[in-house]
Amino acid sequence: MLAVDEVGSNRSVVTQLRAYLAQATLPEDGRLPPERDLSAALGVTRTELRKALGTLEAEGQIWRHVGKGTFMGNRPVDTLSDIAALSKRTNPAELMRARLIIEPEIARAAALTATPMHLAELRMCQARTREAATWRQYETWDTRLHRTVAEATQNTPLLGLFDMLNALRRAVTWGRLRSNPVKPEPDHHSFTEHETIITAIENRDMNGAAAAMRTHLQSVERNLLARQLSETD
Amino acid sequence: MLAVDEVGSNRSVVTQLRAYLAQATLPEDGRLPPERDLSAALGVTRTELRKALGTLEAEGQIWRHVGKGTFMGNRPVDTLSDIAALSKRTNPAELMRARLIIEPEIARAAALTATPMHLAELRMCQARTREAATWRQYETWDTRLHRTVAEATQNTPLLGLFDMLNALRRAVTWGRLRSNPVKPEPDHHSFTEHETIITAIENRDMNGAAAAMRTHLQSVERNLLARQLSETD
DNA sequence: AGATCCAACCAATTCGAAATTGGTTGAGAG
DNA sequence: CTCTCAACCAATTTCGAATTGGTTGGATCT
Repeated sequence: MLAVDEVGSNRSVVTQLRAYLAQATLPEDGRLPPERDLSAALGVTRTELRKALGTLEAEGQIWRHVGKGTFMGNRPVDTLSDIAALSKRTNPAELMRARLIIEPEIARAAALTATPMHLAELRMCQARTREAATWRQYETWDTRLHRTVAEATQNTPLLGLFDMLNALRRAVTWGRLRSNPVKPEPDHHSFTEHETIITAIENRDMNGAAAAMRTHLQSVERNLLARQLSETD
Repeated sequence: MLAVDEVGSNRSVVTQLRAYLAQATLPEDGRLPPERDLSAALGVTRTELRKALGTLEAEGQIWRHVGKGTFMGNRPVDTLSDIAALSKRTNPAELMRARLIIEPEIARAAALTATPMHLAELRMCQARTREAATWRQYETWDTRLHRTVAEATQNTPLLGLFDMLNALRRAVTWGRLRSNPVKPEPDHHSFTEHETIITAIENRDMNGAAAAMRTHLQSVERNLLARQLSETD
């Protein structure tokens, strides 16, 4: 093999690879064939191919991962959207701040898009929370009420965000069990607050819905703080 | 078989089951033994056991799922927080609506909590987008700029939500990534819009930051609609 | 010597057949 | 008519084998 060929071969394989990538029909996820197959297809050694792939990876044209394969485009960001990992890095106070920022806006959107079906379900959830015989039942219907608000936005990504917040809430407050065996009292603050939220949504009052949700979450937050303080008994 | 025994046996199995649940040491996830084992252990028919389990399920004491098993406690909500599943149920328009609802609020929060370090990084990202030689480079720094805004909230759950939206955006717009060879023009709308956002955050102008972010996303949306090829901001 | 190739190996990941599990049906016994 | 039992169904999990990018050490060729 001549020296000219050797020196040129490096560049040549990269060029050959670029040509292949420009021409090839890749699957939806941008994955390209395994190194072993690709090296055979291009008629080059795997070592040579890997050198070329290394060049393209350094340029950011492709990214690779053991066991997964080689892909075109930017390496996907190390997403922080993993509930388990996320719950270890945060705390209830921070989570409540996030809820105070997000959920009022969800309520605002819901006021614009809620259908009669959603309104009926909201009313039903509210009735069920009032009839609840135990705190467990109350929480079940309270959770469903809040989720119905999110569903009423008729926006799938928004509903996904809400679910993520909810999952986080469960994970973060995991150790805490409601030790109170009695049922919610009839004058529990949430009843009138839920009423205000639902009424605002019914009236298509976007600002009112957002404000009511904010008020509600703030009083929930106060309650949590109070309960934590009284946990000494 | 006497009628008294029939009626009584139903209740008796439920009672027996309650006793078992109260006494048994369940694994961490609250899963109880398979019906086939449990029916043998309690010395009752699977049909009988299933009737009793049905009662407890109706009461909300347990929940069941084919292939998974039977578990104590409330049925976990069908969390929609899985990127892959979510991206199949939504579309770019819906996603943009969600971004228009969420990201301005993130910018608003960032205006309150951003540190000098965050401001410096915002400025650096902005400079890099202006210097970008290719759309790919521009996109890299644009993405980092927006993420820095989210980091500036200093709120982990909020950052997680932002990452989830971002991951969704990649998944949804995957099919139509175009390799536009030219670089962003110097008068690209995003440059001045980014400037407005950063300035508002520097000035602790919460309403201004939210409004600027909303304006920015709206013009990105217009751009997307106009040319339906580039997913860049 | 000094690259380069090659085969084997490694660890992360994916794939797939088989086992497990709650849900359902139909024949037969009481 | 009701209950039991066995078989079957479909959703899910499990676990070993195959796949894949990354690495190493000896063989091969200038």
